[in-house]
Amino acid sequence: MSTSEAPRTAREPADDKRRRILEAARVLCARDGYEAATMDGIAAEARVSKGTLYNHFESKEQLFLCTQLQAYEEAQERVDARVGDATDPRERLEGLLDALVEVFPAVTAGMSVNLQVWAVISRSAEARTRMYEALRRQYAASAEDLRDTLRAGQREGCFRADLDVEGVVAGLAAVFDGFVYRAIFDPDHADGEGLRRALDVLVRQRIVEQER
Amino acid sequence: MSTSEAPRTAREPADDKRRRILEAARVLCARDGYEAATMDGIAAEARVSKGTLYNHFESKEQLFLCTQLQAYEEAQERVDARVGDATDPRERLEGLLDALVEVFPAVTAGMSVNLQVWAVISRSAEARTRMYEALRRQYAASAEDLRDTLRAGQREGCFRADLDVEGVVAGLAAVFDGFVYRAIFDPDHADGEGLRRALDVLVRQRIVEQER
Amino acid sequence: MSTSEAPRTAREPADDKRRRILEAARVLCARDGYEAATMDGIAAEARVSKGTLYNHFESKEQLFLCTQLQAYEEAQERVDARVGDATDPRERLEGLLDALVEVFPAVTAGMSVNLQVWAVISRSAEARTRMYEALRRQYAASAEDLRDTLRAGQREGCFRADLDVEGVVAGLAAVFDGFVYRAIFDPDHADGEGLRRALDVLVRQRIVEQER
Amino acid sequence: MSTSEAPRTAREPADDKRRRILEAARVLCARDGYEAATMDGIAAEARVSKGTLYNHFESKEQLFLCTQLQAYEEAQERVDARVGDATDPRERLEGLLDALVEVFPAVTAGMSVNLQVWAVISRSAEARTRMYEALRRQYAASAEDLRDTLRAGQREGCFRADLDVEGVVAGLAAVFDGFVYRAIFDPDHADGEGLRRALDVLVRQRIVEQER
DNA sequence: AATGAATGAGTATTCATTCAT
DNA sequence: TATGAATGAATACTCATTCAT
Repeated sequence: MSTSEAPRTAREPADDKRRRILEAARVLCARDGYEAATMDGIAAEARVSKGTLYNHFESKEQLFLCTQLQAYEEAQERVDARVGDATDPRERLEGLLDALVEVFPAVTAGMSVNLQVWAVISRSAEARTRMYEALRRQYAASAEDLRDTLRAGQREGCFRADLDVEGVVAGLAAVFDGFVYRAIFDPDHADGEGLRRALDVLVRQRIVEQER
Repeated sequence: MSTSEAPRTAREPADDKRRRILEAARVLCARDGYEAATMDGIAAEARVSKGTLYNHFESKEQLFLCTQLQAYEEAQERVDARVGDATDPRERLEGLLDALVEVFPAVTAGMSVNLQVWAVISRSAEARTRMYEALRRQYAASAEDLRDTLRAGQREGCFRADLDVEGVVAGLAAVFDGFVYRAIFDPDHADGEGLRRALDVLVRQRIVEQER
Repeated sequence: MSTSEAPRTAREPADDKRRRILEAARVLCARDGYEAATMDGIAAEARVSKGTLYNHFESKEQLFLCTQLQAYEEAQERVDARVGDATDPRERLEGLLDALVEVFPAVTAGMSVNLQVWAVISRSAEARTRMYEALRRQYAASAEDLRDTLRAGQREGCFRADLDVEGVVAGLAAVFDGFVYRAIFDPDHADGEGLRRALDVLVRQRIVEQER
Repeated sequence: MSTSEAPRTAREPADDKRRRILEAARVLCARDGYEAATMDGIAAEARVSKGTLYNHFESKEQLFLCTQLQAYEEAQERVDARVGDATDPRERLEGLLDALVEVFPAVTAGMSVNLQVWAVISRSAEARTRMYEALRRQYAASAEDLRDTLRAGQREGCFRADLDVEGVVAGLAAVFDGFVYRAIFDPDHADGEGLRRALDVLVRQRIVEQER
């Protein structure tokens, strides 16, 4: 009962179990689809009992909601890590674009699960709201960063002054989303090559080309 | 494809049932989700018996596959009708872009069903191929038309000669897809306004701006 | 499709199935208890599939509610049949009392099921009401008959004039119920002997004793 | 049975827990039904851990058996206390009848739990025997007291000499049980009014009426 | 072709009980 | 003695599909 210097190694497995369960849910849903990913299967894959599944997650729906919220967080962390802390606008822009290309495969890999979960989740107003808010935060954070970078570049004179900043920001999001969408159906679009070219054409050129 | 001299006498009732079934399947899947849209419910909604359902469609999976193939066809027909037969490149380009904006709401409205069906269908190689081929045809047809129009415009001197035709074609598809994708989650993106603006910025300006 | 002189032997099995299901439910609940009487078991006992169970009854709760409503009906029919159509008050009173003694074993035999069903049913207002109404109807019908018989006997001078008719009616119901209740716990009270003696002491003597 | 010189020092907390658990079990079973009253819920309601539940009671079945045995004891204590130690037969008879009317609401209030527990318990011969013995003791004790009182009254000349003592004893038990039984289904019978009237008619009058 | 009753495999969820701490 | 996380057997109910009429 004394909580002083106990190292609490015993509590860690709980987090570990939680992680294993989320991972198992993702794996089985990606492989077999949401409905075919049974709670029995997930428990077995995560090497826990079904009771434990339900000690950690209220229901299948909640489990998969968590799966997605976590995926969003992880994607954001990966982008942040990749962009780094460059302050020069040109460098930072490059970092942002590279980061997008780099996360792209992971995003598309998780898309099948994401969409199926969305289809189920979106019947429940509360879950839909939570998932949507998480997604919106992610869009907003990236858009904010890009916007700031473009404006800084304009002030410093290294980007075109007549740049339609909002247009570029919206366009970039749309192009990224478009490639994600396409990759759902078409495995040929799942690597980042097409995305890289499109970003070059639609974003980089419009920003840097003034320097000609 | 020509619908002219088909005799259609006593067969129409059968076709009508088929149509009612497909419609019922779409409606219930959109409202309740793929799994919750039961064959019983679809039969009731279409005012046919369950036996009749299975006389027209081999299985639930096949029924929904047909649902989507038909949706693709209808979308294509709508685009074709809207573009019309203008031959002047500028006019035709305008027609193409307007058509995209115009089909957009219908496409997003059917997206929920589309994605759920895809999630189920894509486990079966044969069904996945059929669905994917239909989709690819659609992309190819539109891309072809756009490509021809742009090249014609270049030849006639009304579009910039240094236009990256392939880049524009790919970019346009990506932007359209991106808005479709975004609309899945965000009802604020479901009208065509954002799409219209993005097409203006990213496509029209780049093509016409030489005229300045 | 012609409904004219078809003997409809084919429809009868449906009613037969329903009867078999109700019977199976009663038997298994009496033997194993409400919870232990599983829908699988009931289906097997009734020699129908589980799906058929649910085609006939909405839920386990509804199935057992029907079980009880039917039991009430059958008990009433048995009493009516036993009482017959005697019009002489003394004869009719004898018939009524004999009938009670005679139904008693069947009533107590079904009591275990009855009480367990009541415990479950009574959480749902709608089901409770239906079951309660059926029960009340039964009490009311028997009480009415007894009341009429006693009053007729008074008019005809063969029963004591100072008879507390309402008191006797209420008392008889209470005594019958009391023996039913006791029999729940005590198998020694499950035959009708104790009841017969009690009715003699508490009812017959008070009515006929004037003749002394 | 004498509760006088028990030392009760440090044991009280344990007894208190036991009491809280039994109370919690009764409350939740009355509110939600036997099956819906989970051991988790009972532990929470009693503010003990689930482990503690199992330190005090072997199983859910045993816990509820104890619940009922205790309820019987309490009812008997209440009757004894109410009857008091009057020695005059008329006074004592009044006390007995009043006591029955007085315990009646408490008995009916506990009936729901009682019957559900019985339904479960009665599958196990050993538990059934213990419960049945407790019940029989209670009937026997009350019957004995009543019998003695009636006989004393006859000897002292204040009750009719031709009184069918056994008949009255059995009848009284039956009437009391009958009202308990009726109250299970019909809340209008849950107060003691009907019982009081019935006892008046069926018992008091027959005993005292000689005095006319 | 049309019907709809019958089928039974399949699944999320619950909960009494155990046991390491 | 107390705790509460872990267990897994058990069960009501669903629904795609079939087939006798």
